[in-house]
Amino acid sequence: MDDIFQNIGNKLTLSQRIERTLENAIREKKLVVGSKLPTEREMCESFGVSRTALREALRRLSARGLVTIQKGSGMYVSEINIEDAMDTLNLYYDLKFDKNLLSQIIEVRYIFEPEIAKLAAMNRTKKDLDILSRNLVEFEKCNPDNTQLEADLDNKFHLAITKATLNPIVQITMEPIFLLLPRMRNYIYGNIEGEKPHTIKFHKDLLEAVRKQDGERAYSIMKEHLDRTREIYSKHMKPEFS
Amino acid sequence: MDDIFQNIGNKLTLSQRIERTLENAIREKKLVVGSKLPTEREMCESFGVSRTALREALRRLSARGLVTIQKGSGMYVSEINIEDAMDTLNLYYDLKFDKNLLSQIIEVRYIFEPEIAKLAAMNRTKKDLDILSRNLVEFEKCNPDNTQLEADLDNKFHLAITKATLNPIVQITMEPIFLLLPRMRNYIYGNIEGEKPHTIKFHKDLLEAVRKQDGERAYSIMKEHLDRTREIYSKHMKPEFS
DNA sequence: ATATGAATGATGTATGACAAATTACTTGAA
DNA sequence: TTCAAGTAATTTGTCATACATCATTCATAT
Repeated sequence: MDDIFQNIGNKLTLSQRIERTLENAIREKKLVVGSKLPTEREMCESFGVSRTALREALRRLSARGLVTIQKGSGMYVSEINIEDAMDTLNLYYDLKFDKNLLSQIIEVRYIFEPEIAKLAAMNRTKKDLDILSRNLVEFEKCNPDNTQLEADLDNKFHLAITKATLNPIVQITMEPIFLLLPRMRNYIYGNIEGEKPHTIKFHKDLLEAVRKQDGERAYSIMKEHLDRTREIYSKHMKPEFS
Repeated sequence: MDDIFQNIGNKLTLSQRIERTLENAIREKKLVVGSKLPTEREMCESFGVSRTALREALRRLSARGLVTIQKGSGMYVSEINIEDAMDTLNLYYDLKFDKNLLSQIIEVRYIFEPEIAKLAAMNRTKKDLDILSRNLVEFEKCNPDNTQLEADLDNKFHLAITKATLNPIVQITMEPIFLLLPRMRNYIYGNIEGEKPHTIKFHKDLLEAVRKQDGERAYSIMKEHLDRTREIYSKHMKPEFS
């Protein structure tokens, strides 16, 4: 060990120490979700710190979704929800978006989504079938010139399949990716002709397999579809991104 | 739309508006990553706000990983990294941990990890092979009584496979899950006897398939292994969690 | 030329005051 | 008594000022 002179300068600020203390209390369930925190003044006194330091700690905690602050009312320990978790991923992917991430997304979809379709077929509820059916109807009657809406409905179909797995981890993984798909379309040349009939057929077949809870069939349909999608992307990618 | 009377009370505080303004500037690359922000005094003046409001906005941004603040030096636009993205997921899973999440984790591993093994076999570098080999050696010579270390090495093997895909999305998805595996072991009765030889054989076979870049074989080996894992969990789960 | 230390400028914390929103209470009328 | 409107008290949001603490810059002495 010749790093005797290290580890000096990394001392936390006061507000960061307060943040950690409160975070640990929440993690250890000493502070119950939904419960009201003491008022600022009370916490200042018990921690022995100024309002400034305490408030800055609580601002950070609220930014991370651990506490909710209501002006005039008080501060509450909040249930960190799935949206908070996905928000961070959205931000990350948003800032990281480039041709690498693009190909990584295509790759991930290709290896995950068939399995997801299979799982969705097994776990889906009646409500999921309704959502998928309605989406299909809308897609069929949607004006072919409205490529924006068409793409949006396509994405929502895949999102609905993901949700039909009833597994939130799957949802957290895929939803931020589907959010990027509209942006990905800007990276391919113009419009792909003759795709709509194929997409409709694919959606119909997949929905049928999901309805019948035929996991294997849902798997192979999705795999085939993504194979095609992957080819389209590699063929139509703009030069500066290929 | 019969939610006419909503959306009234959600007026943002001043510091939240400042936060959004800066966040958008970063998202739109108007503020370049790595660049130094103006000083507090300067920003207060240009925004026309007090130091308090500005600082609380920046505390939130730093909590989310968008800016880094260095006392005495200044504030910088920071590259949001993969650790930031995973931190939030870790927090989410940590707080959500219960028997539902537990079965969801098992499910996700079962459907994702075989595909991950296949992808890893195709994309792995020499460095990945080194890491996996070293892990295997350590695992073999590790004292069987040290179940803690044994479990840790097992997890690290799976983590290394995940990283060998060279796909950060895969890593973001799986790493927070592997972090929970030690905790999951507390939910099964005592120790599972006779598992180590099986695990060693599995790791050896998988490494061999990855080395030969035999994706299909890696897939089936992993699938088989997780099938076994899944059975063990369902058999040995403590009553209060079954 | 190098190293020490002072000066400067940046963020961190403390304090006091007031604004704005919510909650609790009081009071008055039916 | 009951209910409602208005008022008071409580709580968070913002501002202003002062000083502490850390980092950088610059001058100076060796």
